[in-house]
Amino acid sequence: MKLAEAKEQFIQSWGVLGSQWGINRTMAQVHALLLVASTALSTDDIMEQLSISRGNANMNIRELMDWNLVYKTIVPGDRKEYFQAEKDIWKVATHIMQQRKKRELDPMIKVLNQLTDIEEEKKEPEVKAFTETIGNIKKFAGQADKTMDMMIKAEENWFWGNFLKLFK
Amino acid sequence: MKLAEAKEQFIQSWGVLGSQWGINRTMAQVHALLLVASTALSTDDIMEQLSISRGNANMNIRELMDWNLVYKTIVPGDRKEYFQAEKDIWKVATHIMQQRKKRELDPMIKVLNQLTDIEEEKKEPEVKAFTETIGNIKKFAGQADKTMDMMIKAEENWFWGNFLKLFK
DNA sequence: ATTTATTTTCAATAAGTTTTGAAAATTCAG
DNA sequence: CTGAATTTTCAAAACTTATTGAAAATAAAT
Repeated sequence: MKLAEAKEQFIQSWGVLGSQWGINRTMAQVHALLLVASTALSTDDIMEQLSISRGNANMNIRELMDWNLVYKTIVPGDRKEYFQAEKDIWKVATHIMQQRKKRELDPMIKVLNQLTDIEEEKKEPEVKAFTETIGNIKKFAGQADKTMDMMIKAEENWFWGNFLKLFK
Repeated sequence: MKLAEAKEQFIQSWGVLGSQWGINRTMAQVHALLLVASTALSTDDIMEQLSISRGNANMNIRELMDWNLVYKTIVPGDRKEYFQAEKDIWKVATHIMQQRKKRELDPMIKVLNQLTDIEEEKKEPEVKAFTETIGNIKKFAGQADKTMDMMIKAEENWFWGNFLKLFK
């Protein structure tokens, strides 16, 4: 297979995967493009290679920088900004986890914690079903939360640090 | 807080969380409704409680049954079908993993495996950047894949079975 | 076999999300 | 400070996805 063709396929598939997981398709494609680029790319490079508008490119690059998946790099003597992706896949994964945990899981856990005290009689089957399910979800979410924190901080922890080397 | 209010909040939040993760908001809401219900509900119950159409309710109930998150139950002497959610949160999580792995991760891994042989000179930096990144993603995806399989089959495995009891 | 209840399908429509592109803002060199 | 290059913003348009609702299909009762 030709390189250009392989890149194209990777970018498309990464875009599809992203959109299935609630990530803007174009953002995932920009990410993919930068992941397989051998050098940093400018906004114009990205616009051209993905056939997208300047506004779209700009938005998604910023979002990727928010997620710590892409960094700005300076090319001396050039006024344009260049971008390059974090290529350590483990870091990519933990950065994504970190962001999604913060933006989505943590707010859900906060809501769950507000749903503990129900006014009605606790013996009512309706109340029992509710508190039991919420309790179980909370327990589960709490564990998932801890696990993610551990993975994110794995480098600082001997057991996880070694355990997770299997992944790298 | 009143039960009705708490339920409402849970259903809304579960819906938001679902949609952020690429799951149809209504599907997540139907799931939430059934999770906190003390009895099995009919399509009409679901339509009424979520203010959605029959077609919408039917579609999402069927999708939830595809994911093994919801089961059909028969009420003797009643022609309507009733539905109830799997309430074991660990099972809920593994069923969701199983489905998403099968539908989304496995196809991505398949694509990655097709991107190995690049015609161009392997020493070219463009080719190197590409094959290295793809190689790393493949390694990572392979490990994630194995881990998910282990979790899904955890009950059959002593180490994981015990390890994961922490979560239950 | 016919009637009646219930579920499923799917084309039309509504709602939601993403993208564009040009104007405004910012940055930088001289 | 001025002007050119570059980046950012955002309202309108394009595109995508979800929902409705009524007709068709199916299932059950008499």
